[in-house]
Amino acid sequence: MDQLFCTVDVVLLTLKEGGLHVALLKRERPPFQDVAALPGGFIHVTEDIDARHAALRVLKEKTGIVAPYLEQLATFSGPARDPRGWSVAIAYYALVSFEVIERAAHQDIKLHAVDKKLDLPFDHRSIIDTAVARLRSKSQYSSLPCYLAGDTFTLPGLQRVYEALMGEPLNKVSFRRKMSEMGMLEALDGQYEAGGAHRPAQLHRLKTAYREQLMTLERGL
Amino acid sequence: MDQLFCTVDVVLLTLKEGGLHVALLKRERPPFQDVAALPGGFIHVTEDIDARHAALRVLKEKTGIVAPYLEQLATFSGPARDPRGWSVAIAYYALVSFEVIERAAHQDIKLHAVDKKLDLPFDHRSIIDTAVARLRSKSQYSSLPCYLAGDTFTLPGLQRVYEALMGEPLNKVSFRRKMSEMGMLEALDGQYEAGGAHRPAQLHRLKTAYREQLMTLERGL
DNA sequence: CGACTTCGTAACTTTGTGCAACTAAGTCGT
DNA sequence: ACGACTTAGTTGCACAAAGTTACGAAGTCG
Repeated sequence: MDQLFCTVDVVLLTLKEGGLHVALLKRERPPFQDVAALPGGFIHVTEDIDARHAALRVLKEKTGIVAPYLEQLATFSGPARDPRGWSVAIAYYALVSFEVIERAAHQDIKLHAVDKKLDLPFDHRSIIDTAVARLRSKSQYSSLPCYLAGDTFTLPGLQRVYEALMGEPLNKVSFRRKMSEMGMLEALDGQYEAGGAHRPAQLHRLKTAYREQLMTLERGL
Repeated sequence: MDQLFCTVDVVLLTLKEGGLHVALLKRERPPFQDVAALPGGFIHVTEDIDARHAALRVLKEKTGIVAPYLEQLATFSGPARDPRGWSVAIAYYALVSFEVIERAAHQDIKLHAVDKKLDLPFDHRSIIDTAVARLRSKSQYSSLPCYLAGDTFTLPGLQRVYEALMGEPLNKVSFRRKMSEMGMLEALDGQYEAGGAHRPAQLHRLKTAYREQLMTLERGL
């Protein structure tokens, strides 16, 4: 209608060295050419079924990654956030394990610790902060962090993922009680992760039913 | 950019006779002229600071209501949801007490029980369902329902609001423990609601600090 | 093969939730 | 006037849920 344009932006998050990182790409075109920013792009009305598909398409085109978990975050808008004019950005966030990013063909992906400050174009800093807050909040009562852990993982490893997100140590017994209560994990019988001078840990994975669907707890943690 | 337009829609919710109701307005213009639908409209780039202000403006223009609580819900998009073409609708939801709606000058507001089925234009049914799910989910661990209760209320009254949203009876003692634990209410000393042949209930209100800010509980209910 | 490390579980302690019973404070009927 | 009735608000207790401690299991390393 009026002078207004609409884009999608994707906050791709991963866990690296115990800290949350966001994937940034150098912008190929102005504005902010060659500056690191969130992967984003215009909606293609001839091609996209909806904004979600636009986000998946943009992410795949720019990083080669097909995200196992992609959720709408929020929509950011206003006359000043983009120098080109009044704009609407529908933001999504995606979670992948570090290995998925390493394997991604397009190696111009830069991982940046979300807690370190860094000047970003548009309102991307605010979008990232919103995504991180949402992830941390949902981690307290859902299986969301499993998507950061990769296909298979050990319970102690998964606990470290949760702890990294929540920013505090968790009780081992309670954590295992909760995971077992959610009933979404299955042990890979006979498969262990032998990583040191100690008893190896049982490998687990998400049951296929919960592969793309979130599990939530009534009473957090 | 491409052929695409952007609107805001508001799901205005209230509690009437113990059930959630949504405010619907007859559409003044095509498409779906004279059909009841969510209040909505285009973003005015010359006037609106962002989508949130557009939502507040639309709500005030169409209903006369200045909502005490307005939160972004989600953005709905696609080529088919609006017959005019590929569209993006940024949806918000607002909570008001029934009295606020009654007082609203524009009396062409129709309240419709959210659980009763009703054919609605566009994807408004799906937008409403999303809003109701969000409200019910947040009610389990936050002070959100207080906005449906009005300026002053009794604790038994507030409990009935929570129960209506959660769809199950709550324990009186636990409910009061939780409310007191949140510490967001203050008693109106000497003011009671005497409504029958029984002991009158103490009137309360939200402390000013929490007037526009949500309070959350660690462990739900 | 004993020392050491982390995994995994069991027994116990502490904390939180839900129920029942009680008192408080009003109205209504007789 | 006062006892019956109703809902408001509180107290104490029983049970469930979460955290703590401790210990056996299963590896590596010197």
